Amino acid sequence: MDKLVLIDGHSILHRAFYGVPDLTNSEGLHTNAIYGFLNIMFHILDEEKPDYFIVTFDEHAPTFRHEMFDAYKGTRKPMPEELRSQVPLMKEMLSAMGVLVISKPGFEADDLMGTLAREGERMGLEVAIISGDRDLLQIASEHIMIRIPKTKKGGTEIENYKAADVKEKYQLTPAQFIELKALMGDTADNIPGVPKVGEKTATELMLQYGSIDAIYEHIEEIKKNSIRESLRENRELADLSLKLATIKTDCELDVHPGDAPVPDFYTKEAYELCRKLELKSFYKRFDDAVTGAGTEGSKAEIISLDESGLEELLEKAAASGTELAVILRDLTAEEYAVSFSNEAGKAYCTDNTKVPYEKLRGVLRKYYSAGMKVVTYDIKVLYPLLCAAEDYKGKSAEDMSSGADDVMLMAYLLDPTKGSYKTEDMAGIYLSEDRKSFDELFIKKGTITVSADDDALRDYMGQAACDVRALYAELKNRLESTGMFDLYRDMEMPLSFVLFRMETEGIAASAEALAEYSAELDKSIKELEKKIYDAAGEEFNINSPKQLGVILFEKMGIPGAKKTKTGYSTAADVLEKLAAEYPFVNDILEYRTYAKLKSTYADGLAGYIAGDGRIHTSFNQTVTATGRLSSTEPNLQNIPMRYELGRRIRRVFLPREGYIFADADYSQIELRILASMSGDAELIAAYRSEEDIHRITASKVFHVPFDEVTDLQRRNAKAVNFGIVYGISSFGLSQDLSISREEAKTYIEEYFATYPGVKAFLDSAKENAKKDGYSVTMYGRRRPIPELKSSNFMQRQFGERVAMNAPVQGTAADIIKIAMIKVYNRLEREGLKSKLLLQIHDELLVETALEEKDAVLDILREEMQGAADLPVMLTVEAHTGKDWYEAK
DNA sequence: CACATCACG
DNA sequence: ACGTACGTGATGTGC
Repeated sequence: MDKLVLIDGHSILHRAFYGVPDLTNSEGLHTNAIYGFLNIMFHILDEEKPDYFIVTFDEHAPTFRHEMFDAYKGTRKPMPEELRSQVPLMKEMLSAMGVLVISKPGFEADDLMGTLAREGERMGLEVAIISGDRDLLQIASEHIMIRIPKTKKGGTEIENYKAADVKEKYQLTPAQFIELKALMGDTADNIPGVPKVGEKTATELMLQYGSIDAIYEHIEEIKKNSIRESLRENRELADLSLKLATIKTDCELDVHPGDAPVPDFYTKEAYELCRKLELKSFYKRFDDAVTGAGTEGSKAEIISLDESGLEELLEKAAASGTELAVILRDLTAEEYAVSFSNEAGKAYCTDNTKVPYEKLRGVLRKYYSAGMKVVTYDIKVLYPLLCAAEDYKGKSAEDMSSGADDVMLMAYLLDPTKGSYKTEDMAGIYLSEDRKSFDELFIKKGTITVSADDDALRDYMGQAACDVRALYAELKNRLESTGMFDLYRDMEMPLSFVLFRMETEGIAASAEALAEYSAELDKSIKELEKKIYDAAGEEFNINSPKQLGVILFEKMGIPGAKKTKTGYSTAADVLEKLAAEYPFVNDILEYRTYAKLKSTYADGLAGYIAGDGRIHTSFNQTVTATGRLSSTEPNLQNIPMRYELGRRIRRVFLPREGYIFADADYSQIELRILASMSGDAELIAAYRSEEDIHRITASKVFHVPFDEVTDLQRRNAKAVNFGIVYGISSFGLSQDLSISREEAKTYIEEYFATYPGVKAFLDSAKENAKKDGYSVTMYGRRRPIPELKSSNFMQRQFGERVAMNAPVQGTAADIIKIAMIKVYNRLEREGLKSKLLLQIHDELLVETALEEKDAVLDILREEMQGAADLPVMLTVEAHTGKDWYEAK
């Protein structure tokens, strides 16, 4: 039997808007509702495989018809601007896809769908109506199914209702559904209903009597006086409401289901709109013929080079003194491709089939050393080609990086919240050029489908080199006009070289010690496992929060089953409250600790030990929104520290023979920065007194003499100090301290009364960020905070906390970056053998030659402390040890 | 592939 | 009525 699918456009768009997190393209257009709509639509189409397909919209839709159980019911909120702007784009997209979109002035989408559905039914079609609106259930019949998508975690579940399903779920027929709504009314739809009769009463009455007429026939039986009288007095209103609540099925329409065969969807126009909106996940649905893949070719002229051609090109570039764009791409361990561009629209390519890696390295290094200027994307991967150990011995990071530029680092500074800085994305944003991504072109099902000497790859690489060259000019302008060029040139570029050296150096870890630690943990895990199974009376997967939740809160009936989203929460803070009373829960917590240490650290780290016995992490310079570094594969910035058991893992990190570790960290750098940036006289004075800062704060906030501050008071003051840096909220503080919100609020008020300058600083941080759209560090690093302008309260609140935190966290990140460069330069220039290995946000670890111990400690203290000159002095604690555990 | 959890600053 | 501390990354589970 042929099938017709009708989609309630506004309703599904509305659902999608609230179900999908905010998405914007690089121009700032909101796209989340469109994205969600298309996902739901294609999901339905795949499932239904209809023959006819129509989407309806209300012509004027200042509000939505709110479904019965909708949280927004009756509020008649205006449509948020973020959604409103997506309505015309959604219609445009559907039209571009060839979908019949119906909206008729004066008709509601419900009436249009009702009419089309009935007409389809008469034609002998199976009809499916997709809507978030339960009002449509009144249309359900044997051949008309109402499908209501629910945005459940992860995917969308769809509730399906034919007439029988409506009856089963609500004990009402579709027709009775209308009467129910008529009785209770609906302010959002301007249906008055009968006064005093709400959802509950209406349902009761309908279940008992079955219709409005029957209710009035038995009106004497109604016990509650007020209800009975209201019904008596409002018979006319009930009839009017019935009329209003009834979806029309006889609209005069000039379109019919037969006019809307399912279109092709994947047209050129639709593709172009997807590109404009940057709905990347849909790109792959379009055929090459539509997207122009392989046919259009790239705009740049691409010239293939052999070894002598390469040498000639570089010689010319070095002599000209202008920037040569160089892009390197590794395809496999053996295969690479590289491209160059030194003039617009022209690029040169070579690959491992024409120039072996060592040759390429030799040539590039020769000219880079001779002063050739290079601009690239992701400089860290290029350094091994630009220089060797002999070149950087005794040289500063600036010496080594000053001949190069990196558009990835430039773009990161311009907007550190991006998440990815692919050249093709940047070309779209900064050059308004549409480029196909490497992944789109050459990655199918996660594997690279192109070889190094492929023309298509050369086209891509060449285009990327041309784009990088053009991007450099554009981004440089933007950095200058935003005052961030110095930050780029003097901080991020030299730092990139320091990071390259740290990564290359790596840190030694003992595989044997890790295996030993792992075996020890395994023993404890096995014991705890047995204990837990015994107590639970069955075996289950303790690592599964789902299974654990059932065991704890259902089987064992432990009270205090808190928090849900997907089930019971079994997070540590919940379990810790139960641990005192139920030793079993304590075993779970202990098990978790051991399991984490084993999987992530003992076993996890072992897998990263390279052939040289060392772990080479990646320090990512373009990841965090605040300017911090991040560390991956493995993350060496979250090695356990707080508790002894985990802390022991630090014993496996060892210096090489004849060396020790020197470890130095800033004490309370963020709070000192807060004091400095705010200029708060009290807080600055507190720091200058060199007494325990948390104790001073406790003394002032709780109005007790310094010497009488209790441990609890100190602990609380410390939490407030931390909270302030995070962008304080009474809720957050109350959670952290397990106190009431009122109490937390009092603490915060007292804190602000004590340090009024801090309050003023945080207020102005928020205000300025709101005005400018970004927050800024002492060194001019910006972080955009679009959330401050959101219509969503939660989002805005989040934006405010970010506006308070980002300047402080970001300034701390700036300062340690400066310190890293200074420490690196001192070590190199003084010809020391000791090497900077790790940065852990406020801490540096140096592998230190025994005979250089004192020199290194001095360098660490001096350079870290001297990295910034602030009203509050930065203090550094430095230690040495024969492993990381001892040095810290 | 998203979520929950937990390791760090 | 909502549901929150800031910034990260790795692991295991389960759809």
